[in-house]
Amino acid sequence: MAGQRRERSDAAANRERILCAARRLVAEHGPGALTMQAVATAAGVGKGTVFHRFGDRQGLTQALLDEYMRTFQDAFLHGPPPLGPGAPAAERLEAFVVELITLQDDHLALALAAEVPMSASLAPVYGPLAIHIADLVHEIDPDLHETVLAGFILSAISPPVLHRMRYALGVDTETLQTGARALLSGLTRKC
Amino acid sequence: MAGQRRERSDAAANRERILCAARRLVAEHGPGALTMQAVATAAGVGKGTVFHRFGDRQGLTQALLDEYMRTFQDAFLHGPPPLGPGAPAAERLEAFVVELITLQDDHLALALAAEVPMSASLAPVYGPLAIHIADLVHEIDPDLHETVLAGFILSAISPPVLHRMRYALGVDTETLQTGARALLSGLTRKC
DNA sequence: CGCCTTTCTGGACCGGAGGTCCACTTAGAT
DNA sequence: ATCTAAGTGGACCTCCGGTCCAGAAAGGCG
Repeated sequence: MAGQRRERSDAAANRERILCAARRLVAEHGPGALTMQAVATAAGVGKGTVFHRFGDRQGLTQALLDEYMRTFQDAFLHGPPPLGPGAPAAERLEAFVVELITLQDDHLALALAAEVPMSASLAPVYGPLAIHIADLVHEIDPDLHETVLAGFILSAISPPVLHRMRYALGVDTETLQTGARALLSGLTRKC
Repeated sequence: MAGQRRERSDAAANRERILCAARRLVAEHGPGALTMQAVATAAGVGKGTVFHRFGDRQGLTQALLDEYMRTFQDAFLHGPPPLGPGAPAAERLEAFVVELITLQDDHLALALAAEVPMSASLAPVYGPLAIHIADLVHEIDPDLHETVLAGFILSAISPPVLHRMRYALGVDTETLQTGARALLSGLTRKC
């Protein structure tokens, strides 16, 4: 057995149908509609299949977020400045936050559906983001507790917050980005 | 009927027993143990009574938070500076955030139990805090979108974040306060 | 081509959550 | 003492995440 046995082709097809159905569900009926049973039904498979593919609810939602997060990770790790390496850390941090707001705004319903109640720990997809922020913060000022700052920043622009701003308060994306820039100005502007 | 009829004395007693039992439950078995049934049993009353007193789960948790939030509200609205009126807005904001971190840290389990999943809107108890932050931000710089900034700041130091830092990362309270100060430095220090 | 192992599939089933309902009880004003 | 509005308890409902396992089928191999 070289490596591990490949996923059977029908299984792979079902994985795709499930992800697709989940996306459709959220888009059409909101984050609250993303129940495992609903996804199964919408995908035309049994509930057991969904669990078999994704383990649990979080596994499914993480897979959903992964799809668009992966390209973002590439962008800030290997892409062109100011998001990618090459620019000063302060500029990269600002670009990162602004870009993340845009990204989450584009996938708000999905990101909201992936939010896990009373999370004792950060959802896996957000781990790399936190690490990246921490690295930048450390580069900006090594005296800061970079992990704490990263946690604060990531939470400040978390999906529920963005959603509240956008829809309960009617704020547009640019205003959110301006606000975020103002919040970070203490880190990004050296005095 | 002057005003509205007073709450019957046995009902008031039960309200107290329920709140007390809830606090005990959370303290002893963690935020996850706060189920309506468990509270009812621990208080020695029926489930219906708990719902009758508090409406729903959120009503109960909000009442729990209210107990310690009320004194905090007094402190930043009418108390002595730098938390209360009298000090410059920048100082008041910093004092507010530092103090709120202390407060939440002292009641983390409770605050965590009160966290509502996928919150479309801010939990009622946090409303006044958000307004206060917004006022201060506006006083610091009228050009900022104060409501957005308030939302960001409040979310940055939300109970789940504080909990993660304290227990998953082993950070102490002072470090959190220092971090928060650093995050706000762009607002609090004029350049 | 047919076999056999391994994986996959579907949906019945379970436990536990929040919330409703309503017949019964009881405080407390008159 | 009576009466009524408020309060009470717990059976009951719905919905959800998650488990389980008997049956189906993929696909490597002779």
